Amino acid sequence: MTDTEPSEAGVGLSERVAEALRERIISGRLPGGSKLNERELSAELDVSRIPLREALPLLEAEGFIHSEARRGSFVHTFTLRDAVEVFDLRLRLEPFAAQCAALRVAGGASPEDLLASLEFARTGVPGEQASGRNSDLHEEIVRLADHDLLRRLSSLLNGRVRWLFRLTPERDTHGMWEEHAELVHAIAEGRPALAEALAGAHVERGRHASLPHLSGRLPSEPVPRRARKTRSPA
Amino acid sequence: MTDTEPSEAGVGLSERVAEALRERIISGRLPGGSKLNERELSAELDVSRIPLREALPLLEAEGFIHSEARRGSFVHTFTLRDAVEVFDLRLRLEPFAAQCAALRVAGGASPEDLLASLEFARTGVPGEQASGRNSDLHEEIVRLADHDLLRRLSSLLNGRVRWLFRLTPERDTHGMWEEHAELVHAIAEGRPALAEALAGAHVERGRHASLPHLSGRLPSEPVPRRARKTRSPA
DNA sequence: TTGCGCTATTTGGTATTCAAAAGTTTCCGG
DNA sequence: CCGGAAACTTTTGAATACCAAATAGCGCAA
Repeated sequence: MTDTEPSEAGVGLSERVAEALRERIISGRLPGGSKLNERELSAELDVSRIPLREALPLLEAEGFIHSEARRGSFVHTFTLRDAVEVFDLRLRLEPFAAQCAALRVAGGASPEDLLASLEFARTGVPGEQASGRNSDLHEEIVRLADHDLLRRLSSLLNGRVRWLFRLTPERDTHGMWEEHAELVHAIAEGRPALAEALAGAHVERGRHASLPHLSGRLPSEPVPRRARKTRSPA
Repeated sequence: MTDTEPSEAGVGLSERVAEALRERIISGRLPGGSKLNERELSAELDVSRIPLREALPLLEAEGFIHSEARRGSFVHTFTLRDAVEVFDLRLRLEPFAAQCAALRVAGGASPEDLLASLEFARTGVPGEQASGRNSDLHEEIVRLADHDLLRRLSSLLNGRVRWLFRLTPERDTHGMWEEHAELVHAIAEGRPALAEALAGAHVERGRHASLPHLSGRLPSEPVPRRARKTRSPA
């Protein structure tokens, strides 16, 4: 691959291809509606069509692309409705994750990784986006919940959550950290009901804070026809 | 493929391969711990390795198999804990689906497909398993909810739900139909709060009714080592 | 201008091949 | 006789080449 760090080794090539495409879509380098030409893309990523074709079904399951038989794959055009749907499901899953995590702590599990993640979210690497640390914290809660099926569903949501966070970088970082701290402490003290309620409140606050920003930036409807080519030359 | 109906056309080959493997795993023809030899399997399903390798990541996302780099893919050994996890997440998703569906009906959507599905679940094709009609009904609710992200998460759960239903075929069919009828009518009358509550009660009743049966039939722990070969000859 | 048919590209899929890593067997030394 | 190292074998991960079918774009004619 031309532009990914050589450090990421060990995992399958198709997963790295999927991640590279995910990044291109989230960052907007592959705009909604783009056609993903297999040969073109595999040449650009410097892999054969095999790992590419293994990556596409993964991205389709996550809803980043949709494939039509014999016609190819197209980048999903994210709309305001997609954003609402992300909040809808976070509202159902994150309280459950918080509840599980708190129960695990009450049962003897150590919340030290979670507390470390919270501390890291506060101090943070200066240059780093707040959005990344944000998702990391939620992933840490899911990890602590130790619930395999929840982990799978969350990882399906994760890409979309990253997409949403990147669209709203100006959200009050300090207030956000305080919300997180409250939630993390409820978990670390092993209080499942409180953790569940705080997680729900956290999601709903995020929805309320984000949607006004988003409604101006997102198309309300995907462009009906005429898919744009992948590369518009410099 | 040797043993699938030729009727299923149009959809990609890899999805048919995934479905064939799913069936083999759910039915127990591929027992937990089996190693999935790519060459062997692709020969048996009469496809090349490409569609097979496109299907494996899908099955892995659903948790039917797990793959270790350079070591291959192995069938997941389902445990009681897996069953509990399915109920945990149905409890979070199905009430939301019911709520959405009822809201859609209240907003003008027609519940006729859902009502037809309920009627079909009652009359049913005699030979057919109740489990299939059961999942169909839940899928119909999700369809009516018209929520893309929910649909994706539900389809990830669906395979496991089918697995669970097939393990508990003796559950009271009539009482189950009455529960379904109550839920469907709440949705059809556009009453989201009632539908949500009924869906939650339905899941919890199912959990209470199923777990005693399951605890005797499922291994509490996966077999640690020594994976059995795929085919034990007749 | 509009409808029709032809070409050309692209996808879906197969077969074959190769390198590297894991697992297995063999063989030698203590 | 047992343990460990070396050689061998199997299998995955990935690339390359190739083909058939379907779509899409294009030109042409009425």
